[in-house]
Amino acid sequence: MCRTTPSAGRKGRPRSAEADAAILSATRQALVDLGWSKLTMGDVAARAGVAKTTLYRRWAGKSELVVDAVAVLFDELELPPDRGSLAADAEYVVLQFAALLERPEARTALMAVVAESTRDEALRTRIRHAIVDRQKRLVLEGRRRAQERGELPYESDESAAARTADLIFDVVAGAVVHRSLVSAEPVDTQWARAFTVLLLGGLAAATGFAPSPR
Amino acid sequence: MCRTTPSAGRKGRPRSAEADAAILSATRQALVDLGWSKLTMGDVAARAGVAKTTLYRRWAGKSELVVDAVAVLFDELELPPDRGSLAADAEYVVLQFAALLERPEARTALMAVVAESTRDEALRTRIRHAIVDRQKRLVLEGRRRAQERGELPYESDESAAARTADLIFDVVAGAVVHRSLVSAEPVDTQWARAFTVLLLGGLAAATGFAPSPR
Amino acid sequence: MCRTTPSAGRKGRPRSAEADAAILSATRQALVDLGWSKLTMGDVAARAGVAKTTLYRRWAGKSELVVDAVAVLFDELELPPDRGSLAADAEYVVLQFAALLERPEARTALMAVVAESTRDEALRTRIRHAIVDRQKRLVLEGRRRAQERGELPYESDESAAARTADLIFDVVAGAVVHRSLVSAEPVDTQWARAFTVLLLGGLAAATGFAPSPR
Amino acid sequence: MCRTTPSAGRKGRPRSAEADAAILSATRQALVDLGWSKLTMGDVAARAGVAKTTLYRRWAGKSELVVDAVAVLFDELELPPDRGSLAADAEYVVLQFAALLERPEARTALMAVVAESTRDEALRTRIRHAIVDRQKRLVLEGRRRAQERGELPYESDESAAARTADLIFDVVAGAVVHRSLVSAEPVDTQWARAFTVLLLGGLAAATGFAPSPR
DNA sequence: GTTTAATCGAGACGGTACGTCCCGTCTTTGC
DNA sequence: GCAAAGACGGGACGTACCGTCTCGATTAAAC
Repeated sequence: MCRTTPSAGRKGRPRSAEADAAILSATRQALVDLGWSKLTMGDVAARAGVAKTTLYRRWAGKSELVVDAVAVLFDELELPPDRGSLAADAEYVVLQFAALLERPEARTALMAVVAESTRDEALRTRIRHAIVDRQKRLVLEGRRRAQERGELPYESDESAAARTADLIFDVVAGAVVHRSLVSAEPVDTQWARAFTVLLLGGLAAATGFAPSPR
Repeated sequence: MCRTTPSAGRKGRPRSAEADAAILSATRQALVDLGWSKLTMGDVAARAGVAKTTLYRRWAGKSELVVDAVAVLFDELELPPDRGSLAADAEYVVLQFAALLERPEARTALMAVVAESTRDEALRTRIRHAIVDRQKRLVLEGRRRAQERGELPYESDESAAARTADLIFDVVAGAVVHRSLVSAEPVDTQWARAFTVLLLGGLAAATGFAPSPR
Repeated sequence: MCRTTPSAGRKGRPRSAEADAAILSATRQALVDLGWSKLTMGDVAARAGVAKTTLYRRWAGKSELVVDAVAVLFDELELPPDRGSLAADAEYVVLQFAALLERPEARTALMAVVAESTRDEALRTRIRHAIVDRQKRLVLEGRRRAQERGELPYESDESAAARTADLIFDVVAGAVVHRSLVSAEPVDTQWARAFTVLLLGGLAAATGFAPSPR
Repeated sequence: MCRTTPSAGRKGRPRSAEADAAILSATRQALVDLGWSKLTMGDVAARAGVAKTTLYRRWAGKSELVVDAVAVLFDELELPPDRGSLAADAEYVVLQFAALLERPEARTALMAVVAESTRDEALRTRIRHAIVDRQKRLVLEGRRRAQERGELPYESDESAAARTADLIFDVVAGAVVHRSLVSAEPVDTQWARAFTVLLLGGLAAATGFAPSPR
């Protein structure tokens, strides 16, 4: 999480663990109060009751700090014990993800760090490890359940299966993010249901027609 | 486009149309060279050979300026004369949109202004009018063609049809943006084809299985 | 008064004489309201109901404009019909001059244009002609009256007489200005009387002692 | 000298004393090169090799900075060991003061800050403490010497003596400043002698006549 | 129980960009 | 051809943060 591992050097005063927690918490609160672009390192330090140097000793800059601060929010996403069908699981995940994107700290931070990462390879990697990759478990777990239920086949080609999982992930996450942040329309139950129908059944199902797919 | 309409009052020296064009062009070039976060109003003014006050007379800030500067890029997206099938049209649009997102000025600007807009209602409206809404024509035109070909039904419920179009738009745009910018993976022909199959046929088609949708 | 003589060119619309008066009046009011350093050309133009170009067509800049605007104030200084003695005349002039320096427009403008003139030969000349030289008449007239009364001798050496008049002028004006603006102490009747005693009788009179001047 | 006393709180990095000296020196040089009205805070900072914020941390603005920068020049004024008579002492001080006013940094700064102070009580106080009051010692010391020599009486009324000293100060300083800056004529030995004669002996001595002061 | 060294807070430092104000000029339309 | 209006290129303003650098004062492991 931190810039340099404090356990590397063994002598001297160890870094305060409380400070870390206070900083990340202060960062989230500052995101709520100010939004990404008005958030400043100095303000976070003041909120956390910490000197600016203490921040910079742990994080290289605002982007890295914010990625770590919001990453834990995404870890709260979970599949519920059992919803009975792939459609129900998908709908549940969509609504849960949408609820997360309603939180102002996630809302303002997510797009901002992604934008920042378009010109910063290290940041891109950090986002991927801290946020993106960890949510793919939802797709994998959903597929596993659907396969157990017999809703989806067990695929023999593992790399093809991985590609499909990535595709599903981009479609689901992308659609929800786009609806919520770009189109700025609510992701409510009605939309989630329509999206799930489209996802599972394609345009055929979404329009009540039987096209002849290629 | 501008902060205040100069045509409102007809007295005094009129605003320079050349300056407008120079500023927008300079903004795009600065986005390529510096990226969103390093782009400054002063730098854009200098590149455009224009005083900072001339910028601020027209745009309230960096976000508004950048939205207008990149909006024209999105207007270049077009459906080709004829591709024969809905699948082919969709694939074409996906690849064309992906190509746009490969352009550094669009790549760095799009997410940044969306992030900014999460706390700025006026900016949200501006983005919607200048960028988002204008691309929905691709979905509508694609549907019209598919309907003419008999691939999609003519829907009687207009509001339902509009909702479906919005859904398709969010899914397509969201998936491509997420793949390209968040997952940071290439949107190549292979991916575009897989996505199109999923979009038209649903998970059933994507996994080669026949699920029983709800 | 003006930058270029408007009578030089005979064709086209003649310059408005009302504008001149309005501008000078607006300048004085702006000096009262804002002081020298906050006074701007644009503000004066707006107060006068005149375009900025109209100002610049007549005056080269703020300094020149202000010199002309305050010059008329100094022309109001006059010796009264008769006060009976040189001492009384001197005291009267001192108090009258002090009253002028109490007016905020004169107070803030006088030192400012003098300061500006230290690096501007043309402005120095303008100040001398418009303000300084014209007040020397008070010294000359005072001397003439004193000579008629027999209080002062008729000097035969005219250049020496002129030098003495200049000296008196610098001493009187300088003392009052310094007391009022630099020391920032009031020039009241008591001070004016003490100053007059010193001026006429020297330190001997001022301290009630008989020194032995060189 | 500074805006806030850094010695108040003893925590944090102390202010650089070198920066203070560099800034004041740079200010004097900028006054010589540019004059008061063209001197800018940014230019002074650049000359001093210092950030603009470092200036503003110490001085509220240009006026305060310049007062401190030129104050030291006035401290160089001194009475010489012994000149034998009050007249000689006075003449010496007049010439020394005139020499100071020949220095372009003093010339351009003095009137400017006085002009500024007409609408700024705090600045007026600052000028009085940093410049004006400290030069009154010359008058007091000159009187003390003259009293020792028997040229002037020891006055019993202390407040009257103080008033007289203030009067002398305003007359001497005012006359020299007015001659040098307003009349823009040289303060040479001849003028200094004529002024001293007037000061010590009054108009009687200056015109070679015996008036009958009131 | 000292050393010893990395930590902590505070805040000054050299910088960069901000968005505003004013400068003095130029380019319109209208009298 | 002058006037009002207002846009123009330009420069300085004073502020806000940046990320770094001293400071003196802890603080805990190593000796």
